[in-house]
Amino acid sequence: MSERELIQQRLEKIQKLREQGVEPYAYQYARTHRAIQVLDQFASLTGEQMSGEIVSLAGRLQPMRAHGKTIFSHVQDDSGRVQLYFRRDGLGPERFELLKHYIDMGDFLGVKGPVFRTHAGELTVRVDEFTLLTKAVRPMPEKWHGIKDVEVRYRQRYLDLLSNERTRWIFLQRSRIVKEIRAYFDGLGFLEVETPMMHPLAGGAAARPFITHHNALDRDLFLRIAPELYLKRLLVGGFEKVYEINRNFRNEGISTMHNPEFTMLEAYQAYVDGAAMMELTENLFAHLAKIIHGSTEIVYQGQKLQLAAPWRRITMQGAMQEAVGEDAWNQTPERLRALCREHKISASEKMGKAELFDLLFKYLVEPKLIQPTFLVDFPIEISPLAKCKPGAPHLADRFEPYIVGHEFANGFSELSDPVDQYQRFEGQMQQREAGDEEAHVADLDYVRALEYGLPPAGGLGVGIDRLVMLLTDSPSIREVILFPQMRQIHIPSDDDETSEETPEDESANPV
RNA sequence: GGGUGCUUAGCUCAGCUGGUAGAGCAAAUGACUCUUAAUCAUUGGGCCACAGGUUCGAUCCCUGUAGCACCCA
Repeated sequence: MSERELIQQRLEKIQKLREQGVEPYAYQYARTHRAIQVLDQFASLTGEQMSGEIVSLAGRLQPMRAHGKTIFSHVQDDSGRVQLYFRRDGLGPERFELLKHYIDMGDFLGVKGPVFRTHAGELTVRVDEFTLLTKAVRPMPEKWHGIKDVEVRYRQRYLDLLSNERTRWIFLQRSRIVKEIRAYFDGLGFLEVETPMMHPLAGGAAARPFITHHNALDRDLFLRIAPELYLKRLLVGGFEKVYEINRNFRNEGISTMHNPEFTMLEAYQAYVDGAAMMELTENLFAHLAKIIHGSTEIVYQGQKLQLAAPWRRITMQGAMQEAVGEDAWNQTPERLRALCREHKISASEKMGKAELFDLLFKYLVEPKLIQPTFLVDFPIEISPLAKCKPGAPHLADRFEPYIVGHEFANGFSELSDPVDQYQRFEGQMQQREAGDEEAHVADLDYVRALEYGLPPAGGLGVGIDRLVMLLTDSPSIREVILFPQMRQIHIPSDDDETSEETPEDESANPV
């Protein structure tokens, strides 16, 4: 039977239900238990007992196993599922026939009855009364395999959630992780704040922004690429420990590690340096691993990882030395180009020394950083908001932890010298004019804030999506974002003007 | 941006060298009062992603388009 006919069939069921005085879209249902509460409360019930207590619960009806005058099924709510046992004798022939012919897997049902344990040992509600709460008109995904097609899983996440246990688990963990991060920072005396998502200047990171427009002000605004400059203004204002968990938007490609909007934790603390933030980072990750997995040892895509602090620290220069066996840091561009050829990395002729080093680093060092490792001592040129290392003006007092070959965070001692900051911004603007669209924008209002005095401070940014990937063993960022960005499906039609906005395929049209 | 692959029933998937399509689940009907991927019988369900081309004939071969996935930049 085609989808159209399946839907038609269920619409006819709705009509017949209404003719019998049954409203298929209820307003509420009073329940006494959630699924997990039934399973907990009656766990000690033995084979021959029937609970005296009558429970009521509600949820989506699972596939039905009918045997003549009895039917077994399960009802699923957001805590889990409980088996249901319907008997013709208990319900009466009329209700039983209604159940058999007008209720389908996927419908929302409220049920009421005592709890018992079946011969097979499963806790079960013997349904004496049931109420249709919502009739589903589209057929549910296959009961055993669920929805496998990744495209459908992302575009219609609700189907993924209702049919795949693991998906539900991932997003429960995501919620726990974010909650636990908040608790962690709150416990350290940090203040949670919210700063603008719409910026007059997109600063705080090297990335291309999304542009939007404010009609009343008649000006363009940028969706933020980082909250950094606003959070540090708050330290100027006298708050000493602040953090924000919110979305950043970067107008870049989409990959298994990148979504155009992603969730970022940023934290700033006065009177400490980058090293203190490094310790905070490793402690936070270890703590979260313990909360989610009960251990600091976790497995990601088959690799055992030990997240317990302290993590290894290595300078960029040292890491490169390890990888290529020579001090690439102090080599000429010609030598770096030769190294690229040796390792079969294609480098363009236009690349300068810094870019070549970066390229070699990306291919030879990053993939080897499996166990948690802090890379430290970054070139100052690519760190325009960081203090330099004491006594080393060409190195930033900055760190990035790498795990399984990927960057998970970024932090440094915050640059507080307004004159230095102004000059760094000027350098970035020159790069921008030279064609680097990702160079930082000069934010003179931020420099002005620094002129009033930013206390010494350490800052930290953590990509929450990647962290959730790590802790849920997910290979793609799309597995941990409820509604990841997808391309629009465009179906040409007679009226092409409106088709951009209309639902994605013929079968998605309202019935 | 480049390369490779995938797209078949509502869902999960088969489909030989080119001869107009198959299973399981879901659905309908019937049997069955402790099943749990229930079982058994019967029935219906398809623009083989889309648009062209080659061919007597295309789900299959070729070209293009779209979406998705993976790899590379």
